[in-house]
Amino acid sequence: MGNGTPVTNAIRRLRFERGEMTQQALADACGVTRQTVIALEAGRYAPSLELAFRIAHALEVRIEEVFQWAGES
Amino acid sequence: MGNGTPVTNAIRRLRFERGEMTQQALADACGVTRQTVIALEAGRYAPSLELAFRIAHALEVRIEEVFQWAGES
DNA sequence: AGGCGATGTCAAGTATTTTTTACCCCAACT
DNA sequence: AGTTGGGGTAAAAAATACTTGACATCGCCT
Repeated sequence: MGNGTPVTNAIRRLRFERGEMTQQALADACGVTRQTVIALEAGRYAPSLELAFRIAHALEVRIEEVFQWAGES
Repeated sequence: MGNGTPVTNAIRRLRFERGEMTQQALADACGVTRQTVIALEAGRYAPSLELAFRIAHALEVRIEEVFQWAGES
């Protein structure tokens, strides 16, 4: 399936682990639309670095815990 | 002073701490041009999340150690 | 003096990408 | 039946990351 980005994420899992946080709530907390969250959870693209920081902050985890990169040592 | 990104970085410092690594060497290690490294060190814009991962990997540090976000708790 | 390596600037341009806008589906209500 | 809330798709729009190339400076070496 047309997956293009080598960066995956665990947004959806963390959202639920962080107490039933809805897509809209996360979107608001990050200052983006709900569609952005949907697209990110679907892995359609990787967010900007700034948004990555905001997401990690909203989910109260480090960036590396939300986003994984296919290219570790 | 036209700084537009709220994300700063410590690429230049880490480059030297990691043993006199040149801009070109870092660029090669990350698969980008030297101009990109220059622009990043000058703080002209924030890299993509994927490039941020590659840079952190090349400098052997965590992303948060290279890039700082003006918005921590 | 001349050359080389590392750094930097400026500018234009591409082309990729992120992000938004608009519309649809389904379940659980009242 | 109608509405509210959670989730989803697909398009285009808006933003910007990245490249290319040309040129200037500084320090070091022969």
